Amino acid sequence: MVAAAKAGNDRRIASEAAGEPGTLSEVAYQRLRTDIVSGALDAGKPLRLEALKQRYGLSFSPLREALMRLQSERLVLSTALRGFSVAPLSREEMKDATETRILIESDALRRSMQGGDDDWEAGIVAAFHALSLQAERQSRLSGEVGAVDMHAMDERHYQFHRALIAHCGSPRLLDLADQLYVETQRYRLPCLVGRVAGTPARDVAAEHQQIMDATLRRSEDAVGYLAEHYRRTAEIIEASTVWPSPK
Amino acid sequence: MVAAAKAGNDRRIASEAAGEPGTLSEVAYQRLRTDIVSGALDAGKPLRLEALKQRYGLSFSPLREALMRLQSERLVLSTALRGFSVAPLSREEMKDATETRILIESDALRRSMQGGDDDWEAGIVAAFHALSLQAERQSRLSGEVGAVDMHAMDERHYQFHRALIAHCGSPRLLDLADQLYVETQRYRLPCLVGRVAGTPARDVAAEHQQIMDATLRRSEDAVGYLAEHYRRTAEIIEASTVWPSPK
DNA sequence: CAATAGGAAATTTTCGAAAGAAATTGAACC
DNA sequence: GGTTCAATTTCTTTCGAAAATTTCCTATTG
Repeated sequence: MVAAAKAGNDRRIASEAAGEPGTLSEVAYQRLRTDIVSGALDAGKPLRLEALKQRYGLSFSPLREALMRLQSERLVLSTALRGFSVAPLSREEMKDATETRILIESDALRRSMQGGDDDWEAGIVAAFHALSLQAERQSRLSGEVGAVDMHAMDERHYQFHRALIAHCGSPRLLDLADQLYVETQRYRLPCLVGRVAGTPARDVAAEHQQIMDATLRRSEDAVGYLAEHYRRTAEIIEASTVWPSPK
Repeated sequence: MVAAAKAGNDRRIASEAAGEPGTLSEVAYQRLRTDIVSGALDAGKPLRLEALKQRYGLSFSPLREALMRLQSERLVLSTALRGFSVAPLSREEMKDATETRILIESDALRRSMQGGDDDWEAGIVAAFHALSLQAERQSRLSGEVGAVDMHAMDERHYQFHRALIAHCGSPRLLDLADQLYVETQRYRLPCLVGRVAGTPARDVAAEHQQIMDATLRRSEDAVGYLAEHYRRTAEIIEASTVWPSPK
């Protein structure tokens, strides 16, 4: 409905201005991913090429390439000759994503703790601090709910959890963790927005602290705390989400 | 060099003849994947669009879509405006793939053993039997080395390992296992071809038997045997492969 | 001789239109 | 009333050419 087409022909800039994009295919990928994760594109709904073309001011090729990639990442579904659709949300998928994430990150955390050096530790402490500052600022301004703050908060949260496993030494594990982070974000974000009011007393900061402390002292407990942390989040989401009908 | 272009315009069949393809993008994906895994396309080498167009008789769009997908699966690399290349092979990547595979499949196997029903068990026994028959046939005809036999063997092998984890209940875990299977196949295949002569006495059949037995009696040992099985393969590959120079 | 600018060639990327399938509509028929 | 079939419409998929960018080569300069 709110199709804010950006006219079409502003493509020759891209090159050196921004830090990265480089290619329209990449732009399409980023924007689609953002819109799917944020819920701007409704889960389950078909993605009509013509509509996307309007919405993003791009043509078929880059859009299709982006969709193909998103399909590999489980954010988009596609059927042979009847196009793409936003991957639906469901309890089962969320649980699967959560448990898989725990599997991956537990191993990555263990490995990080084994070989972790000073820089790794410093990275964790720094990320934790940044997260704390943001959380504090957040709670101070809890009156006005800005999507901007939400995004900043989530970014710090991501950075903290990534710092924990950063030293695992496996590119694959890190990639998988990233992917699962994005997938689960689809479930987290809408929930966070709605829960500003009826917060069921959870001290997330304390949980982070606990994970960090155990990690720094190289205790296997860290893995357990991390898993708990994710499972708790999953439970809250499951409870406070209005799930689509059983189908 | 050996570019066997299939002329160009035979696209209207696809529809109902074969069991699946449906779309040229899918065809491109399948063929490219096969050629990368089999080594028909050399690791590390750039993939020139024009050349691929010739080779497969397809045009840019489906090829690029396929490459995008293969990039997500770590079989292809791509840089902003300078195209694609076959992902290189290296000891580190192989080890990472192997260990990640062990992590994923260990968990999947545990879960399968927990909930596994009769059909699951039957599937394992059946796959094992089929694998044994093929292996026997293989060893009988060990004089003539046919790529066809190789492929059949690998297929049965895949089916057996998949049967073990089939009941894990996690679509994600199964997908990841499939992906890692393909990735590691890049390292296995060339090695298998070359090793027909100097076989260092390894009873793979016995290893499979051991894994299956432990699995059916729901013993945690199964997980250990499976990991050993993969690690042993990795070691043999590491030893008998001529690795690309350190760069 | 090294370094650099300029320009030609090669290559990737994007577009818009054409071709191909599926969904939809509606009319004719049981 | 409900079904089937064909025409129409909608949508996806593919192509080939145009645009943008990198790479390679060469001549010029310090």
